[in-house]
Order: sequence, then C-alpha cells, then structure tokens
Amino acid sequence: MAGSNLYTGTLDLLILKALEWGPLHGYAIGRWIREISEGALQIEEGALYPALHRLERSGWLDSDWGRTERNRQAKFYGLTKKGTTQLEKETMRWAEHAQAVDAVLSAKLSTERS
Amino acid sequence: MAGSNLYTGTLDLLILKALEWGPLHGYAIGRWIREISEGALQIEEGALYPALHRLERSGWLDSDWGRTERNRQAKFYGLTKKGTTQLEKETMRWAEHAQAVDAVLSAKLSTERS
DNA sequence: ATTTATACCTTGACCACTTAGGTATGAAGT
DNA sequence: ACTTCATACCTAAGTGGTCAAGGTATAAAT
Repeated sequence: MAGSNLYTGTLDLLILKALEWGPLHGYAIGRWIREISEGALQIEEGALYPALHRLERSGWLDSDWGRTERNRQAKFYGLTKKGTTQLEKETMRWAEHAQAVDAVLSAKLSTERS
Repeated sequence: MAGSNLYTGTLDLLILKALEWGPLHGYAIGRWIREISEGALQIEEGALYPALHRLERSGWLDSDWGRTERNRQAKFYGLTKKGTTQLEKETMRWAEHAQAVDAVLSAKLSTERS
C-alpha cells in the first residue's frame, strides 16, 4: 500500500542522486531513499526496477552483478559520465520547478487576476 | 516547443491555488500560473481543460458560464468547500514531498550505504 | 473583410507509475 | 533437515495524467 507520495518524474532524479557517491544495487537504492527521506519517499519495486532499466538504456547508468555484504547476489548500478551530467540537469530542473511552485503557492491576492 | 517542465501531479495543486482568491476562467488560470511563475510553468491547454473537468467531477470545483472583462464568453471555475479542503491537503503533500526530495538532494556521503 | 487574440474543447499516443503477482537465495530458527 | 524470513530481482496488465496536434467560436481591431 503506502501510496508513495512522489510526483511522477522525480524518481529518476532520486535514483541518480543515490548513486552520486558510488555504485549501489537496486534494492539498496530504494532503501537508501526511504531512509534518507525518513520514510516520506517509498519507492515501489514495480517502479524502481523498470526505472533502473530505463536509465541504463538511456546511458546514464551501467550495471554489474556482484555480492552484497550479506553475501546476496545483487546488480550494482553506477553513474556513467552521461549520468553525472544528467544528474546535474535533473537537479537544476527540480530546483527551478520547486521554486516556481513555491512562487505560485506564496502568491498574494495583489496579483492581477483578469 | 515549450516542453512544459512540470512534474505530473502538481497541476491540480496549481489550479486549486489559482482559485483561492475567487473564481477564474480556464484560460485565465493558465495565464495566471504562467505569469506568477514568470514563465517557468507553462500549462498546455490539452492538460488544463481535462484537469478542470476532472477536478469538477471530483467535486473540488464548480463552474458557471459568464463573460470576461473583454466581453468574451468564458467558463468560470470556483473552489467548493471540498475543494478548499483539497487545496490544503495538496499544499501539505507538496511541502512534504519537496522537503523529502531536498533531504535526498542534500544528503552527504556520511550516510550509511550498505 | 480579414486578422488576431481570446477562450474553449477533444482525440490519440505516450509513458511513468501502481497493483499484483512471481522466482531465487542465504541466514537463522526449530 | 525443514521452514521461515528478509533480501534481491523481475514482469505483466491496467490506470491515468500529460503532450501534441488538431479543431470551433467570437469579439475587437485593422
């Protein structure tokens, strides 16, 4: 259930950001995002894995099979150079969008409303 | 052109907010959002009108045909009581989501990344 | 009489996300 | 040994918001 409150389109940014400091496997990406956001962002697996495949297809990520500290098989994803550039773009896009929405939300009656 | 940069799901909030100070017609809602956001938020008409219908169907809005200051026919939308409640909910949802995303974006390497 | 800006609408396609399943494996408990 | 649990991956069908690209109508201006 959980109804993960995220707006469509932000998932890519979150994933790219999760990999900024080095490779992680998919399951850990989801967990990391949830923990950093203190539960506010719950990524469904049905959204996470297709997103990882899409980002890899786009060339932002590459992947390698390996083993976790707990000795489980896992596919580790890493940022490519293109992915790093994309992360910067997406970060800027988010900042601009968030600022714009906040501008609307803080609009006062004084504005023209013809 | 334009490729309106908004994350899916934020449109409802923007529309509800636009009507907080009183009724507006659809075209004016789109223009108001664009102007307040200084062009950052460009609402496509193909998204705007269906959204208005959807919000009205949900009971957040009601509508009446009238005439603008320029003497044009236009359908004026107003917030219902349920719509006002919904605006509060959506505003909170946005605030929480934005805060969560910002938390992820400002995450430092120090965080556990097992 | 034509153009322009306003104002509304719809249809088709896309695609991210949800829901709801499924498989496999290592570790831990009984 | 067997079961259970958490980990870790995956996919298929359906939903639904948005975009692209059309279209109509009308008041005012040229």
